[in-house]
Formats: sequence, structure tokens, C-alpha cells
Amino acid sequence: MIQKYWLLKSEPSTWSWEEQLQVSSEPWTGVRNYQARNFMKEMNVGDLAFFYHSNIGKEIVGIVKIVAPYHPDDTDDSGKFGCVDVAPVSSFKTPVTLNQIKKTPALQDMALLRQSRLSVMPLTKEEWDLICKMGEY
DNA sequence: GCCAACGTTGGC
DNA sequence: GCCAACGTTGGC
Repeated sequence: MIQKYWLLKSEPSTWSWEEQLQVSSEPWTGVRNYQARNFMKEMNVGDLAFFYHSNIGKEIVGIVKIVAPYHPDDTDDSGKFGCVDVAPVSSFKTPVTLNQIKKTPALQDMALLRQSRLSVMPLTKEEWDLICKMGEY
């Protein structure tokens, strides 16, 4: 299975990186957007994802890995949406801010910039590697 | 706090 | 099936 790379957004007031670091794994619940949901369906156990703080912070703070494939989201009564489980992997030494991403020519195609409301998105390996470098991971 | 972008809902 | 109205996200 090919390793894939993702970015997950969370508002720190809802679920922060500090909270994520304190659990062994956590279901990524609350996604109510079909495009984001479909990306989660494509995730495989072992895929890696950046953890991005939206609204407050506006920066990538660390890395999580997918530890359970797509399954129903208990918080969704409609039954239309599901989630994956993610476990913390590592904190960035230096968080990578939205501003830095905007200023980096190689990152202009990221959905983070082009589709600001999308909360789950894929990244290319090139984008992944560059951001890891910027975060001094 | 405002507003742009965009997804969803519901009337027709 | 179209589109206006409305709600939500998230950057500023």
C-alpha cells in the first residue's frame, strides 16, 4: 500500500494538539463535509497527517498517523459521516505558520490556500517533505 | 466582529 | 433541476 499524506484541521478550542498529545489515539469526529469525508475514506492505517490549528494559531503544529480506517462517527446522528482514528507521532520543533506557507512558492497549490474551508485534504510527498523540513521535524 | 467563500436547504 | 436564502468556516 502506498503511503499517503494528509492535513487535518482542528480548532484548538475544540480539539487541540496539546489534547491530542495526551491520548494514545482519538477518533477524528465532527467532519460534516462530503469532500473531507471522502478523503478520510481514502486513508489507510499507517498514513501520516499534519495537525493544523485553524482560527487560533493558524499553524501546523505536529504529525499524527492514521491508526484506524474509516468507521462511523458516533457524534453524527444522520449516519452519513464517519471518521478515522489518529495517534500523535511528533511535535514540530518550529510550527509552520499559514503565513510561511503562503510565502513559499512550492506550496501555492495546497488546498489549505486554495480551499480555505476544507478541513481534510491530501498533500503531495513533495509538500509533505518540505513542510517537515520547515518544521524541523 | 466582519466578510468572502462555499456548502446546504427548500420552494418553485 | 434551478436558484435564492441561509448557515458555517476560517482568515483578517
